[in-house]
Amino acid sequence: MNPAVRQKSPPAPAPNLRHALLETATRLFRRQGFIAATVDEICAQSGATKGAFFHHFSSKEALAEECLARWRQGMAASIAASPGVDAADPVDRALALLDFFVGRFSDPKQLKSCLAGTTAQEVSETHPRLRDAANDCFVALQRHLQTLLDDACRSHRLKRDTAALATLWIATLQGALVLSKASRDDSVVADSLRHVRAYIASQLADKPPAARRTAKR
Amino acid sequence: MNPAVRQKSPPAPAPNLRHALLETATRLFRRQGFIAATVDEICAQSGATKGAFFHHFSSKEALAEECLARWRQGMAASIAASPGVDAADPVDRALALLDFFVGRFSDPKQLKSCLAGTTAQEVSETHPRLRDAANDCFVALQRHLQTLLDDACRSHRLKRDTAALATLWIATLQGALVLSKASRDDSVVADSLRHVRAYIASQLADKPPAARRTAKR
DNA sequence: GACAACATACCAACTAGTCGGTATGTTCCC
DNA sequence: GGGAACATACCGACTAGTTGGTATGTTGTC
Repeated sequence: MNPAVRQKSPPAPAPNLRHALLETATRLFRRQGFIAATVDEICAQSGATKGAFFHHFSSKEALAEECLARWRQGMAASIAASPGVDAADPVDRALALLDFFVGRFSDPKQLKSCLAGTTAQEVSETHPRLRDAANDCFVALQRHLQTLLDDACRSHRLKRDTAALATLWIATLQGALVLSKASRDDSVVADSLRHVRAYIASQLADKPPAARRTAKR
Repeated sequence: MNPAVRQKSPPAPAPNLRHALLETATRLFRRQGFIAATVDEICAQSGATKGAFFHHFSSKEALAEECLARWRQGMAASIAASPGVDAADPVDRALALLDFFVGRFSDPKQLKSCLAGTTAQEVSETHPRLRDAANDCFVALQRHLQTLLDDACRSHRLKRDTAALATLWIATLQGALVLSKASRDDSVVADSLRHVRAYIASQLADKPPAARRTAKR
């Protein structure tokens, strides 16, 4: 979750106040949402003043936008560094990523919350730019997942709706996060993800699963 | 306020302003969230004044609490009236409910949003009462679903983690709603639900699905 | 001295909630 | 049936507090 991606380190290794604001804001947005986390609170917890805040960010919305961009990059980075990315079998590669997620959300220390999910639902009608920035996070993950699933299907000569499966994964994750917030029970997330992992694994198995009763459309 | 004295209270056939406030608030809360939907806006769209609002509800939070209670009851009612509730086979009864959901979210006219989900994520840290009221919605649905799945398992002498399967269903629904808000693409919801329906159907099939690769814990 | 990086003081807009007041019943005793 | 006592439903100007944002001053560094 924490992207240690420094853009330009040479000139100033200063104790970046701007960086602190981004970190604090991300934490508060995740916990309380975009609206409830006030600029004053973000400043206070960052050791910054109002003047410093608006020196670095033109508005609260601009700050959130940058938080979301960093969130997306951090996600991509941690996925790129996850175990199993270099597995020989494409199916293993795909399932390894799912297991990486399951593992991450099994960790009790991990905050069960997604900046993109929280923001998307809250401001989808009122702040289009934030909604789009949040959506970018989902799309990036969706594409990556779909690529992995496509590779897996190709290697086993399978035809599956990989786009829908990738979306399903993200949907279940986001929804489980909502449920865990409501129930204050962290275990929902990993439990739900494990089931979807099993479903996707069954879809990647050579024999298509027999649907005993077809859904009415 | 004195219950003993009042024999028969007026039947109150009034053009219920209170009811209008609840309906409007539910709609606005679903679209914009609890915080962004202001009391003034709720009043304006209900044709009510500030005075009328606080005559009927002690606070904005109290209004939301009642909205959530009604949301839970409405959900229970529509489920009780859904097709297939009286199917002979317990497996059919369970799958019929899942299909009922899929159908509802396939309807383009249906607003893709859940009051409980929206509220839970937004105010889980700031308004415990609302968080609990939202959680009650989830728990009610979860219990109902689990009962149906338990019946289905019993009839086929299966052992499944029905609690987790019921939770999985709700999680996927909630997450898909988040994604649909972010992407402004309604089709995500029904598509994701259909996959989970297939997964649950496979779990209710007599033969347990063969897990080709076990998830690493 | 020019510029970035802040600090301080302040403001206009907005928000939930209040409060005195009105209009229209309803109840009950005589 | 008439009238005091009370209850319900509502009005809308007002307030106290909060919010994101601004205007202006200071400081350290090249």
